[in-house]
Amino acid sequence: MKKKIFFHADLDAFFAAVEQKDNPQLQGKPVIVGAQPGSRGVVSACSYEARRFGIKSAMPISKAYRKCPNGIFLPVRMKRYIEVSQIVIRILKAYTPDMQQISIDEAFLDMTGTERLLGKPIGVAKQIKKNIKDNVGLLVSIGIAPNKYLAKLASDYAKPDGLLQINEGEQETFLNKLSLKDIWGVGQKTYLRLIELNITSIKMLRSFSQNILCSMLGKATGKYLYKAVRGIDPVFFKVYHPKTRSISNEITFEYDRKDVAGIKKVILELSHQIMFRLIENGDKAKTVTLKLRFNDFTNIHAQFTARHWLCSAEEIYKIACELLKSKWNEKKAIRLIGIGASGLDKSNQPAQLELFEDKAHKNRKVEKAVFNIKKKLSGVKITKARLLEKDD
DNA sequence: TCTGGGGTCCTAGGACCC
DNA sequence: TCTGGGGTCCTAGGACCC
Repeated sequence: MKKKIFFHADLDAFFAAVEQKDNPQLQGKPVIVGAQPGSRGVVSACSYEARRFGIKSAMPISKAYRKCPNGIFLPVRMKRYIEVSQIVIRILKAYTPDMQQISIDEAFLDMTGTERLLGKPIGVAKQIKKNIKDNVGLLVSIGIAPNKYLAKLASDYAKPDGLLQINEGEQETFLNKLSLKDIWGVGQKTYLRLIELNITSIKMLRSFSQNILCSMLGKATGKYLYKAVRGIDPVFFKVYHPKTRSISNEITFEYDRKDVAGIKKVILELSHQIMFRLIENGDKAKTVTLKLRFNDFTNIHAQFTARHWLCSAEEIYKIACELLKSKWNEKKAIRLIGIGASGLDKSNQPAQLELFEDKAHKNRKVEKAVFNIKKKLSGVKITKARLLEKDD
């Protein structure tokens, strides 16, 4: 069998780097992209200059502001980042037909068997880095390894502007240099659980049998970690996500609230957003999920699966209101509300239509029409009268 | 210090059917 | 009275990732 070679390419501080590239005055300065200070949001990304102040992704924006009041706080310009990302992806694709983008700023390249054509992997990686720097103005870190999982860990380790190759036989030596927290798939909870179990290093974790790990941490996590600490690909990254399984929209209020009418208005708005997205993607759904986060940060999920495909925002709204009624006594203040749709299927597949043309189907037709108008006149607000009314 | 938004997958229990 | 096992679907909660 041919020796496998994978690259993992990961753009450094991507959102912040795009802002610095688009506005050279920001170069060398602490740039923090995310929510505005004073709001309840978090940091989406920050430049390396900002990291020196102790700022990290996902940190509450208020905390970031305290750490670096003179930082440059910018809103997320997702559209722009997607544009830039697409340019980078096109460049990467030129090096191998087998490229797998796994997020807006990272991708795997299967470079197996390209050596005769392109040369040694390390040289190709240097070329890619230069290509992206010269043509897009961004720094990328690249990890090279016999499997995707190690390649990902290698690029993380080498950041920023890094390049690291892990060869066959070097897996465990490399892994021993990492902390348990660096293992992809070990988050805060699993980390604390391991510490509780007196497991403090990757080397220690490797001394346990798969059965013991499964009994301590659950079947999936146990099997996963058993492979991960040996540098065997635990197959976290499926080749393809066969299809989208769910969509959701959620919103955190600027202040916690209990006003039923106002909350229902938000539910109606979210229901419309979900329905529009379903139509846009050509999806149908059967299950509605309501998510609530209370002021004490406890979460509740409630879901209901209809016997037929959901046909209108109105229907999603009604189900969500029923779920709200069943899960909320109007006493606890609500911080976040979300609506989701799952059990998705593509509309063009033969649908099991109800035997009668009910109101919901007509509603869906109306919504499709409104959706098309909205798409044409993006920027013009067309919305249900109820969303505009003061009281409901 | 006060914690976003959008996803995926896992666990575990219960209902129901054969 | 006691009581199988497998499969599938649904619900609720939670961990994790970017």
